[in-house]
Amino acid sequence: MSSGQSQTPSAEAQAHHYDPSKYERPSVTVDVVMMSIRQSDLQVLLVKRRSWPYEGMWAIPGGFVHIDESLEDAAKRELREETGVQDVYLEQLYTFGDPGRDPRMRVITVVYYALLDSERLQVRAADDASDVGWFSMYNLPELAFDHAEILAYTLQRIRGKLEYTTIAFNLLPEQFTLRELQRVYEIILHRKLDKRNFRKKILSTGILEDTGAKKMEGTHRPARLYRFNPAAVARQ
Amino acid sequence: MSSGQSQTPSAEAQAHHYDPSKYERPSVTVDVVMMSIRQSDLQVLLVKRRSWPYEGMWAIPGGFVHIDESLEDAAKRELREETGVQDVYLEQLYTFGDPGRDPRMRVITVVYYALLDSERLQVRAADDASDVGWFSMYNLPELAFDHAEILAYTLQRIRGKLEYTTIAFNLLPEQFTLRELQRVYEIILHRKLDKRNFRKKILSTGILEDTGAKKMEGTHRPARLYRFNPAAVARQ
DNA sequence: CTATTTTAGCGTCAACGAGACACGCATTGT
DNA sequence: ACAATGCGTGTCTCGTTGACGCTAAAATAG
Repeated sequence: MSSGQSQTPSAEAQAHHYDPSKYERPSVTVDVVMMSIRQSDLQVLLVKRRSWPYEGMWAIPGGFVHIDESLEDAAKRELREETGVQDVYLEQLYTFGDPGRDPRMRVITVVYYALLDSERLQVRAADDASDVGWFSMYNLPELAFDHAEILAYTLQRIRGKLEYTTIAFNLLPEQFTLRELQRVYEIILHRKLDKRNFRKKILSTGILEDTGAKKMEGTHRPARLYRFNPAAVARQ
Repeated sequence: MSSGQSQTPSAEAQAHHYDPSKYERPSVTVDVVMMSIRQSDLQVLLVKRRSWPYEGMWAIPGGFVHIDESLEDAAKRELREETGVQDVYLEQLYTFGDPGRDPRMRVITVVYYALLDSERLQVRAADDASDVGWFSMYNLPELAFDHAEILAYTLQRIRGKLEYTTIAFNLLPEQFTLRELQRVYEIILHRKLDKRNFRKKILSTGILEDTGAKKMEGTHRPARLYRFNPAAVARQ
């Protein structure tokens, strides 16, 4: 760690009192934990590293923050580059910056997570490169850097938010059945929920709107299709 | 999006074999929102700016992250420099990094907040400089940069955490009465609480330990002194 | 066309937690 | 002793949560 960096005393000569060019600057990246429900599982998109360090291991996709780009824009850019999708739920998770977390240099990474509607994702599902893949959050490969810690924290966070926000809807297409919604909850919380209590609770909040349509699938009674009604203002 | 940047050949290559020395790097600071209960009020420590930009306005104390220092260590250092206290509750709040939030240059700031025991604080209460001061979170002066936004977010966050964590104890000395604890809750939530319900709720959790001692103050019946019992493992 | 299979959809009861609410108790000062 | 002050306590109601089993509607197989 703390290798001798080539410092750029570049653009900002205008700094008045404190002069930041005196300081050796860390690099700043954004990493984006992109998750989706796939194969009845909570999965995350990872990329395989091609070079040192951690060559051959899997990592959370990320990259440098451009100098004129907001952190969120950088995260959106990563998201677009990896999945092609836009307008997804994206939220800042935490910033990891221990010296030594990257053996090459000091890197501070601002981590975002994204929840992807599995349906819209199909479009680009066939990613060309074999060095990009979806993995179960419950059965991860060996991960580069401190990425295992980051994913553990991500899971903890979305579990917490599941209960008092509407983030679950971001993992479903516009229309969905109550059972599908329940499955999202079950997969993230990693435990079975009672069907009747779940329906009662969700419906009582009024955040669902009956579309009138039904979804027929398999050899059984068809299910009503609902849609999320954002008019209900749960706390963020 | 359109980043008209000079740098970056293929924004993607960086993810794998990145050569950071090619990129213009943002500066990284930590800001620390130090809060304490003073004069029956939730107050925050601010410093007055002496120079451009926002000269004369108040700001959250902060500074550059040293190249070999973790973010949390940097926050602790700030805390120590401003208040002289150590071993306080410190938690990362959020990272703010919009380009343009600092007119001098691109600054990404990782914000921490600290909750200070008002008693231990007395020690250094008489801060020499008149350009450091405590302000009510409910009656803030005009603030530099995006610091008003940061404080608003801080308040929102500690209110949320108050309900399912034990952060309130960090604002009190080791021993305290139930009434004092209730006042901390009332001040942060900014509303009156029912005394009996509050006592019932807190005591039922078992996180308080009766010290046996009593606190006599004023012309009335003395109050029992309690101490926080960390053996109760509420979720973080 | 009948039977079987499969999931959708629904109601009750018990336990618990949250919130509203009023008065005697222990101390100090006069 | 008595006035003033804040400490300390219990009950009831109401809404929420969780446990629990049966009928309904469709498809398929025979």
